[in-house]
Amino acid sequence: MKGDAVFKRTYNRAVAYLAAMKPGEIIVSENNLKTTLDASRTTVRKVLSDLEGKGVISADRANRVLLRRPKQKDGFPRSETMSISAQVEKKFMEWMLRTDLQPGDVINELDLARQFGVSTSGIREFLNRFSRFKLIEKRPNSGWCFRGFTRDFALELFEVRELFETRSAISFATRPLDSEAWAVLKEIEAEHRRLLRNIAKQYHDFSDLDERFHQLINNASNNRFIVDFYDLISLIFHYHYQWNKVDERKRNQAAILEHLDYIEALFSRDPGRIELACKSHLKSARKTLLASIKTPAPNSVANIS
Amino acid sequence: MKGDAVFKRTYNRAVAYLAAMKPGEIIVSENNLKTTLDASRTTVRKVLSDLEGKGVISADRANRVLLRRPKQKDGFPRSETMSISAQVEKKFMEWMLRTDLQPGDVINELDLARQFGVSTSGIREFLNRFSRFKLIEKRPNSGWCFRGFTRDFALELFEVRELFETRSAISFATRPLDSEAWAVLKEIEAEHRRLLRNIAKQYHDFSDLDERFHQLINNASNNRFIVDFYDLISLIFHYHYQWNKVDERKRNQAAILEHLDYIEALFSRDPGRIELACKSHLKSARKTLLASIKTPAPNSVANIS
DNA sequence: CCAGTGTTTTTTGTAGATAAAGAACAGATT
DNA sequence: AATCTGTTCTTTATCTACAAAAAACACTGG
Repeated sequence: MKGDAVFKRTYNRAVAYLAAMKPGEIIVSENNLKTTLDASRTTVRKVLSDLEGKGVISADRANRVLLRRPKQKDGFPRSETMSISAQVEKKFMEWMLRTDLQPGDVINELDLARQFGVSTSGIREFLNRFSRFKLIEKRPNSGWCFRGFTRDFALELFEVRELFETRSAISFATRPLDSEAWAVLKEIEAEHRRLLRNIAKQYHDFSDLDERFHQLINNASNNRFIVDFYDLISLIFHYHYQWNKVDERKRNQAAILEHLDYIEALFSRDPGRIELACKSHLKSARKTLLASIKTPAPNSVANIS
Repeated sequence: MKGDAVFKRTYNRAVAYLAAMKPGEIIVSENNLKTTLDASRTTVRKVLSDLEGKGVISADRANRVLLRRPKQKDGFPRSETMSISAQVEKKFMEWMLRTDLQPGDVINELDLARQFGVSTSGIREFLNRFSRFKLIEKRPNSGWCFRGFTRDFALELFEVRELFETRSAISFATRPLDSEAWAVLKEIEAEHRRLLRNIAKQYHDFSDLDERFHQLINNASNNRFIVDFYDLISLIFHYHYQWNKVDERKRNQAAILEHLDYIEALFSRDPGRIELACKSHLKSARKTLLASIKTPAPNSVANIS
């Protein structure tokens, strides 16, 4: 009744770990494996005894030896290594994009539980966590209400984003020159330039780079609330990139150029310049996002049935 | 298995409602009561049939009549009208203040469930919701970790608070002169003056006024994230006022004067002046809060047992 | 057809159970 | 003493059950 995703994940890690060893080699202690496989010893032991049963490792527990390299197919499929709550999250986001949910629509726990094949508690817990993004709202003793990914939502999101990121960017620049962050920024800059050269083929890779760049800056704030807020931005962009493919290459190319400007400003360490570059980039990012939001039908057709 | 807090709450409301009527008067329809008592018709009916059983109202359902005024004692005690989740919230906050929880301490669901006399699901759901305040953090498959009400926490809190409130205050001033908010502000100003005159006796009332004042300003942002963040501030101050009574009167008096300054700045509608007054007030609020935080022992004593 | 009440169906809030994962304890080997 | 495996005890993640509350449906009299 608890799902064994942890076991399966650990098992896969163990398989990958053993595949890199030669048959006959001695396997490190359980306590050691615990750290490499990142699980409790209880789980490690279960994995080991499983592999022992399959004849991958020797039965002499005091001195375990690799008998044969585990095969790839010995691993569990990716989907089974996800905890129920992770699955619900994924399924919910997909469901939200698929069904064309309108602001004000009601979300039904029981219904989702049935659709996703999980218990209502799973859904409940997810919705509770998800509500921090302010896209849904609870009505006590009744269900959840979808507030909608509306124009207002995007505007409010960007208002805070701008406040936070300008502050973070300026604080980024005050870091000592030998701080590791500058090296990371340098590398990110190089990635931007590489991507720009191969923009025709690789423009899809931008979304990932974009996230890492902005996250680097926001982390400089050293403020848990600011860092946390970027989770929401990430989420929105992750799905935004999935649902709006129009002009993607052109948009990404423009964004790369803005980022390069922004990065240059950061290296200049001039607060005024940084603020300008940051705001100008965020302004165009907002424009892009707003453009992708369907404006609601101005008047729903009168129902004369 | 669900608790009947809604029923009891509704029952109490019904009692209060009927107590204001004269015996013999006719009672409005169920649908009508539904809105006045703010519950579903199902619950209203249950309440009515209960009152009918007690001889408070007539049995002729098509035309209900008040037979006798319900007595006060017919109501349920306040504690029973709280949903389990509300109870957990209250108990948890009290528990956190009582047990001197240290940063890094682990919070155990099962343990709390036993202490509070509720099921683990209740605790779990609460902790999940509470985690949005960043005072606790989940370790998957292990418990929750208390991050601590530390100096850093307070500093990060105030960094965001200042960003948000300056923005909100300036936006407050751009409201049209006939907006209702100005009237509310006027009234709040008057309350400040009244409180100042009776400061010796009434200084305890400041905390409530303080919350209403800042909430008014933050609501002006019309930004759900900014408004939502004020929940956290409220929570912190609510408990801060409970745990730090030192110099309360003096602190509150000083804060009132700052508020009056701040309010005057708002009425001037001069952005520069508003920003100054806002920042200066928040700065001293931060100072007060920081002063109340116990600095952790610089070095825990080496354990030579 | 509307504004009631009566009845049935659906959904939520909370408790409780249980397998999986983690943590602690205990003996063995070097 | 330190580090290992074996064992037991505790705690979490998840499902299921069920009363309370809400919502939907059905009937009735004007």
